Amino acid sequence: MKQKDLLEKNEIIMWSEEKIRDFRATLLQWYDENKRDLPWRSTSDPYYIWVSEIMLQQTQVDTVIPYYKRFIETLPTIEDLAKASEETLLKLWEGLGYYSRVRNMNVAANQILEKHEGKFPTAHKDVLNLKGIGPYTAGAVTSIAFNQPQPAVDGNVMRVLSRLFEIDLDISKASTRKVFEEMIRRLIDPDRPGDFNQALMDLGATICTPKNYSPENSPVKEFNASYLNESWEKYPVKKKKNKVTEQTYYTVMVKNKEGEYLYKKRPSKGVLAGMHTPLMIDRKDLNEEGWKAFNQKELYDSRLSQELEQIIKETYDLKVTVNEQPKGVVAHVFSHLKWEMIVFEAVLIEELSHSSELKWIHADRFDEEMFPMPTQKVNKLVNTLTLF
DNA sequence: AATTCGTGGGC
DNA sequence: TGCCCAAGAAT
Repeated sequence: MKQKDLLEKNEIIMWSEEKIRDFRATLLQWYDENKRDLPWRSTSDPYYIWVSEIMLQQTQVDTVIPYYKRFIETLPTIEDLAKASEETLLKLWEGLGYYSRVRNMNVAANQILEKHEGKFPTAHKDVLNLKGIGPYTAGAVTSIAFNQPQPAVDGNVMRVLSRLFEIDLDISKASTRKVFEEMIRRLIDPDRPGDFNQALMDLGATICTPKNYSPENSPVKEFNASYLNESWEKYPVKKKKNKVTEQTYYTVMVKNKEGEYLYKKRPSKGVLAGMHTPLMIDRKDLNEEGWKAFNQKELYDSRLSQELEQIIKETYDLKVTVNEQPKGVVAHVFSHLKWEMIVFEAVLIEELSHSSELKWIHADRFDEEMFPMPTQKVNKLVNTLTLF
């Protein structure tokens, strides 16, 4: 009753039962003949399906494949995942981004050990209660691994359905997903729910794409209202994103007599939580007269390096000498912000006290350590140029 | 409900 | 280059 209203309220007319059956058959036949051969499609183990679905969140298939293979080889069971150290997990995830995903998986693995005797739960509500598993992933795992008729609505599915039904709802709004879920509950093939969900996603990824979309190539074009009505360029409706905010950091790579570089562990919340970056001083925290006077002309002099030295001494209890001229500039764009890192090299004079937040790492060990991409870029800047 | 979480690819 | 996008979830 309540969910029936959800479609009516949004003026969505569901197809007849006959048309729905026809659609299922057409879509699944196309899927059987054209589905992509992906590593996680050769298993029905919910653990492996789970790993793949977490990696695939906001991440393209081609990027995920090598990470997926390495991950399940290193941690072949849920118990292995539960017992793994954070360093191991982060190293396996290095470069994938959204690092809370792997931390949450570790938490969820322990939830499974404690609440489900180490066996991946089959009940949808239990799956949804696992850390890091939301509506999409719960539906994906239960439908694919356990053949349950649960919707798995991701960006592909919303785009496909928007075009099939000429849906005018904004797919960037959180409330919209529930409408698509209700549509999928009507449409999903009760005999092959996992394949049905994956077929919609494959269709979205390979034919019903965001760009370069040609609806006449779609195996379900006869069901596509926006194609038949020539309105397909309007869909999906999606609000444009806000511009990213830019932040400029004076980034100081301090080197000690042993040739090690200094990194700071970031706070446990926020951007790159718990990860290591060089010392970063927000330009806004500097004496405004100072940086404005010479930085705008890309000119640097000892006033800046001396101010950086003073801030580093006050903040970290380190006596350092900062080079007058920067080594270079590193830019890194996140989803919602952009870092400009003006990189200075420095040498350690004296460590007045020791902090557990600070870590010295030699360049020879860079491969063994986990660094987020901005740090890797700075490492490369400082190192490659030093080689010559 | 709107923000905040990375990174790489495509055009 | 700058912007969009990618098998989303937590807060």
